[in-house]
Amino acid sequence: MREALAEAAFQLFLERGFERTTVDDIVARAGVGRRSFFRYFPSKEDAVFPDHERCLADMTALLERGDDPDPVGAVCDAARLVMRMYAANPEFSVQRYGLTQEVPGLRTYELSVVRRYEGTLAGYLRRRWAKAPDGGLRADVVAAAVVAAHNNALRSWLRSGGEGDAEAAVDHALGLVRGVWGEPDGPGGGEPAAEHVGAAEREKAPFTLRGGDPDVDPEGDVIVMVASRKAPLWRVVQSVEAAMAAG
Amino acid sequence: MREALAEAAFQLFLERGFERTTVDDIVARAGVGRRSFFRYFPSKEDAVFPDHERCLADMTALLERGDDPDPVGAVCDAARLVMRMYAANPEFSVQRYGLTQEVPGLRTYELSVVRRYEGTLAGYLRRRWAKAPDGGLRADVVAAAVVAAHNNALRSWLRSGGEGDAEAAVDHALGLVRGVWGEPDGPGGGEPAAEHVGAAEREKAPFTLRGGDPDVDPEGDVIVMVASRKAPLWRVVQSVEAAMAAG
DNA sequence: TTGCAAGAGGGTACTGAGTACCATATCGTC
DNA sequence: GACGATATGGTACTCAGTACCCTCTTGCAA
Repeated sequence: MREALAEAAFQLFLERGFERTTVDDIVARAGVGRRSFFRYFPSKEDAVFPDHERCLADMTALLERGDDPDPVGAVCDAARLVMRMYAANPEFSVQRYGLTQEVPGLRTYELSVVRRYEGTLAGYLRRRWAKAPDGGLRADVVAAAVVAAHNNALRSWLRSGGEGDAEAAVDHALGLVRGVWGEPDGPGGGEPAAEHVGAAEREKAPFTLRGGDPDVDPEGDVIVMVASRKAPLWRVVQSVEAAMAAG
Repeated sequence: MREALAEAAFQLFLERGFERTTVDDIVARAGVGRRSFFRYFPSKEDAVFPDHERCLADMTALLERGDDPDPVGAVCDAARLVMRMYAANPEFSVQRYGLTQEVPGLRTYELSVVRRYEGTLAGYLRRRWAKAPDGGLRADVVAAAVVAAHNNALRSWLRSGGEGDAEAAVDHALGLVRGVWGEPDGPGGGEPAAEHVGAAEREKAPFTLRGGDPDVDPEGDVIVMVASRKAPLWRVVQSVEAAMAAG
């Protein structure tokens, strides 16, 4: 019955538009009483996004498992969950996207949904980074960045009419965030680096590469970066990634 | 008159709560006709945020000037504008924060306002990075990160009851974003770095520090970083900043 | 079988936000 | 004083959302 209502509502929204469709129209087409509509959907807007509650629960469950050593990676995986929900029904998702673009009320509603996802991700990160300095701040920033990257890829996929590989687009977008904020996988990667880092511009002399502490760096996986101070950090990151992929 | 309406509305919201206050109550206290309320505020929620339209216009104007060589810096300055608006009336801002925390409708409304700020910042960045690879994606991500950092600092300031230096808190929060995504100030900092970067873990031998191209690096300001591959990037950034501040 | 408790659906009436339309000042200008 | 423009008040309407009560079925117990 919930499904019948959602379908009747969506059809009418596509035919006459969201605002020109009253709840009475919907229940008339679905052949049920007006009261029943509000039993299944708290508001008219909810009928447009019938599957987000479930997806949000899935996301929470995924993060509850908490078996990912890298919190940023876990959060990216959680974001992929949302994309898969959209990709499961490309046609419906694209049509709905058109609706939300036209109707301000739906945009606001979708915004509040997105914010619940973001809040879930931020809450998870805040727990994982409870002891880190600026943990709460970083949690908020990373959650926002992940959501923004996800939505950027999702929107361009939706604008393309649902063509192409949505998953790959999201992976690429999340890669940008992950490259900057994520920790490379494997445990024990949380502590070091501070002692290995220094500004050498005052020495102006040849310098020897330290091998790294075996406790910390058993494989000798040390990265040496030489960068201009004027270079933007994100570009350094891209270059490092490229160098690692090529080597 | 607009001010009188906003004040009457806010008083009533504090006394009886937002939902228990009707528009008729507001216009009765303000001594004007009901019709006039909707002339000045499109919705009841707008009366709670009477100054955001103006702030949004200020932000747009600030970004239009476009005299900042670093786009991320410009966007951070724009975000500071919002904080200053809140800090201009600490008591009002704190009381309003209490209201928005209690009333779901106000939270979603505030969300839509925040999104307009974010959209303004993202639009600016998108124009600045129109030619860069993944410019649109990065614009969205950085705008979201800046807004999240700003809001994190703003919220903790509001929760503290408006005590302490709000500006400093926002500066610190934005510093985190700026350190990761921003370009160091001064022109000419956009191009290099790619050629200076390499992964040296396979050489396992002493290596000499290149002085850097004078065109690009006239002062010899070269930073050499040696980091474990397992170290999270943000921590490297913090260390670099610390090293530069100390040196 | 009857009695009954519970839950799903339906119907009616109400509140209140927001809109449309029209009436009425008030003010400056010719 | 006539007149157009702008600001305000008033009335009536639509429609989302809620409160309350009714009906019907289902299932269980005496």
